[in-house]
Amino acid sequence: MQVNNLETLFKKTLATSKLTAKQQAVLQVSLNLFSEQGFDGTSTSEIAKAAGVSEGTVFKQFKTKAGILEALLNPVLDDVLPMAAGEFLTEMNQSDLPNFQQLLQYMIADRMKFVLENQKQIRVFAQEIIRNPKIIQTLQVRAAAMIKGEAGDFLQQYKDSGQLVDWPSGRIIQYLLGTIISYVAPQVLLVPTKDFDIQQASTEAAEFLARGLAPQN
Amino acid sequence: MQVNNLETLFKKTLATSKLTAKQQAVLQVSLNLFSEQGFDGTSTSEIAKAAGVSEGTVFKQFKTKAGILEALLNPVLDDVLPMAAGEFLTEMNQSDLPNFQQLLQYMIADRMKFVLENQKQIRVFAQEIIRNPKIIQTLQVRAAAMIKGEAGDFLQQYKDSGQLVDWPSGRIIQYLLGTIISYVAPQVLLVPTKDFDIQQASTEAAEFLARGLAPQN
DNA sequence: ATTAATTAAGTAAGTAGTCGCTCACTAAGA
DNA sequence: TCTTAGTGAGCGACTACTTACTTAATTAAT
Repeated sequence: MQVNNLETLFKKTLATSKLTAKQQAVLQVSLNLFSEQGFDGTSTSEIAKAAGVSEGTVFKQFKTKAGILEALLNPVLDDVLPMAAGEFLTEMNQSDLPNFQQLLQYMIADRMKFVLENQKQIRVFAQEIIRNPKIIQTLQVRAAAMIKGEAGDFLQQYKDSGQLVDWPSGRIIQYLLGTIISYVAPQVLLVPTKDFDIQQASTEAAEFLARGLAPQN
Repeated sequence: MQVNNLETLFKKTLATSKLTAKQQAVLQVSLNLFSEQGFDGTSTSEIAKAAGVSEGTVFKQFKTKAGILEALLNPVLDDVLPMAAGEFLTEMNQSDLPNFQQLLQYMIADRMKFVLENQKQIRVFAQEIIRNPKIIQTLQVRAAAMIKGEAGDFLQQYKDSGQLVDWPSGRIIQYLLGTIISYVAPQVLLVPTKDFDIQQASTEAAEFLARGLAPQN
């Protein structure tokens, strides 16, 4: 498990960007305002005021308002799909195929953590996927490729070893995503509760999914 | 099962509203544009042009742009939570407690149908719950009351009769919602596919949920 | 000295809404 | 039956900003 801090994605973006302090302020403030008010509901004038810069500065680096949005969303798009399955194994320090429920719990915790640490980006992302279907189409194509490739092979090992029901891999991934979303959505949509326990939530979710995805009797 | 037609919610709203033809056009066009471009991304000028009315007409009945949004959303808010559990029984023509998986399948199909028939409103609704947390708070309060009341009692009957795992009812409802969302989200977010088979999808979902929610061994 | 970052005034278009007016319809009164 | 007053729908010009962006000048960094 990576040692992540709150909003690690955004901080990573800033750390690698070589942006001036003012440009970083523009990005930070834009993230806050977009996640609260929406992209169209936020004006460049507002961004400038909140960042303590002139309105011209808002456009210097990012050229357009949409350029700011792109700078905020691209890291999310890169990371929102889970990392390759093999990397989970490496992080779990397992050379062998782990117990399926354990793997589930690990993966679920990882994705929950990702969402909870990057809530503002996820909010902006969620608004944008509704307004701009191309984004979700791109992700769908990526997800399909993963399912046909390494992730599908990975799941197949579990099916072959009698730990996983022999349903299409896409269907299995779908339920995984649906269950994770059912836990994280309240945190993203409402004032997040400080007492969300990733360990407990992911254990519960893994328990449910392991039962639902157990091989046929 | 009610005999519903496509976008029955919107049509029902129109049929009961006594709006003039022009006002109905304003509503229809607003629904289309809001669902595609977002509320803030749609101007009243655009609405007027698309509806073939003057801009003053847009404001005549609904007073403000937000008034149009409210007129579109209120029917969704009234109907988006499932009807009381007892009404499912009446519609299934069962006086006895039905088999749990059958009930699941019925309820899932009902909710899927609701979403698919009202896709534009659901899109508008989805955008709005991100921008305006009060909406989802209100629904959460309603859902909690249902879980404490009739729906919770209803699930308890299944727990008592050994058909349902003894988990908190909120947790069970959560998984139900998450699984339904995993099926309908692609339809709402992307160009809907004409070949979405509610019967098959709801049967699959009920199968998975019945397994995941079966009593402990 | 040169380059990059920033400013603040300005631009052209856009925005939600206002308001006086016209028209159509209906009901009441002569 | 005809006339008048009242009411509601709709129009389109107008109002008072607001918006994303531009640009020449200034400041800061190298």
